[in-house]
Amino acid sequence: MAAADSIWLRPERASRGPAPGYDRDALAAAGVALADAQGLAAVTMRAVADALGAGPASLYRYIATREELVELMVDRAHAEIRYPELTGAWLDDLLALARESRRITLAHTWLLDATATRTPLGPSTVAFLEHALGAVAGLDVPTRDKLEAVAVLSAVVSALTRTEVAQARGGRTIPEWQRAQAAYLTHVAAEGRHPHLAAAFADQGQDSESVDRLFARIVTGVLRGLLRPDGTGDPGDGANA
Amino acid sequence: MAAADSIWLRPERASRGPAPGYDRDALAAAGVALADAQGLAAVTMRAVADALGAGPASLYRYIATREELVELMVDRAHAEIRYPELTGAWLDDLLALARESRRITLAHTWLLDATATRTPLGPSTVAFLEHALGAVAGLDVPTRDKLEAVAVLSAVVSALTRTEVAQARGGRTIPEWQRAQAAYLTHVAAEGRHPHLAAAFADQGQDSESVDRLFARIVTGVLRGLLRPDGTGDPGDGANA
DNA sequence: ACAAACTGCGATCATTGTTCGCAGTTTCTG
DNA sequence: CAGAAACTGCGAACAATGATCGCAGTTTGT
Repeated sequence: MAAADSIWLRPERASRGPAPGYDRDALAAAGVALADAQGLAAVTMRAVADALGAGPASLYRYIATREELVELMVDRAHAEIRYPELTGAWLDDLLALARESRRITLAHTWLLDATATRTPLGPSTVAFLEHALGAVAGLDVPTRDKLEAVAVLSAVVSALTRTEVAQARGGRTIPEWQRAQAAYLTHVAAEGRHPHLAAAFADQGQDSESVDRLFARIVTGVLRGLLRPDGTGDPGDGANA
Repeated sequence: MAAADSIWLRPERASRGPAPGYDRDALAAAGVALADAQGLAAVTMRAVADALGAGPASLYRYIATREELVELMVDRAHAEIRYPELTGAWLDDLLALARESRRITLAHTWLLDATATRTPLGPSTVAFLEHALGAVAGLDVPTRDKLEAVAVLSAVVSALTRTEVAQARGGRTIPEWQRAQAAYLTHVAAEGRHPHLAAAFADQGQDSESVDRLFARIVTGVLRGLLRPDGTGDPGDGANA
């Protein structure tokens, strides 16, 4: 009944009644196991219930909706993040945090689906935010800029990791849409009406830059562009719609 | 039957048989209208069929799956992008493109859902890519860097616009999860265990920077960080897992 | 002791994307 | 021009899914 509040503000169990046979963390663990093995779509209420040896309806004693289950899963995954000590160099510290984020995302690729539209706020995700803000605490920029930088950082890490996962899957289980997209792109490039695209297409030399370095290079570039106080802050033209 | 290929490589109709009563664009238009009014979730096969005055099963004469319908919708929305002439200043040109992207996303907020996990490749989205590459054609950086920059740009625009949409909805129809998240965040900030978060929370002065300027500032910063050839390219420490 | 408040859960519901097969229509082929 | 081939719209139905309801049993608080 009490579903209006965040699940993190709802007591895990009440005082009356028999002891529950499971708990939120058990559901989350079962969900994570399923998602790790077969993707987020495999996390159905029935599948989770089966994994626990429970009936499907029983899950609703612990969560109000499937979305909440995913919230628990996302937070559980973020609990795997290890926070290194801050070095004081904000750029290095943020990069380290980004690397951890990438690491758990590669370990649980369904995170890309679960956090695609929004990232649920739970203890672990909040802890991540706290650490990120701590890394830039010493910087002499407005708080707002820091929040923006952290938000953009998350978006960039997701985007990069998404690409990485898509390519890594090349080994097996190439999703059908990926084949179809590649075919269409080849078609368009060969058609002649998109010169820049065709040029980029032809220019696909194997750069042999390690993914780690690529990741670091882009994240570093983005963060420098956002937080280094050398920009004028003036976007160039003042007019806009 | 021919569902393996991209829909853009499949002929719209064959030569035999009676003339179709509808076409792909009609489906896309109906879908867009529904999504504009009630969100992407309202775009069910039945709803689209009803809007067209057709039976649900008829839609499958034009598309292979609902996902393809969304692809058509996304491409149709991107067709609304107006491409200004290139000024030659790559940063200004990319910013203009980003603004157009933001504009259509605010006009069709469901795009944030439809492109959350991947952006489908169609004529209009490819045209966007072509123009973006054209804007940086004169830049003396590796092709790879340009592709990365465009990809990151898209991700950042999406993230910023998503935030914007979430806040703009404050007027009415505040999603339930947003209230719940805010409540939890307040709780955490008041708890005392997250000083940096609490500080940021308390520091929510009304900056009164226009959203347009904020958007321009961030996009500019990110692009400068990625494409301006002043970075060393060396991320600082060479070691990583 | 007794009620309140819980627990697990079988049964069931509404919604959804999708498939099948049929009857009718148009086009190609010889 | 006949007949086959390939389409069209679509009613009916299916499988899967998230979620609800109510019941029987259990524990807690007073």
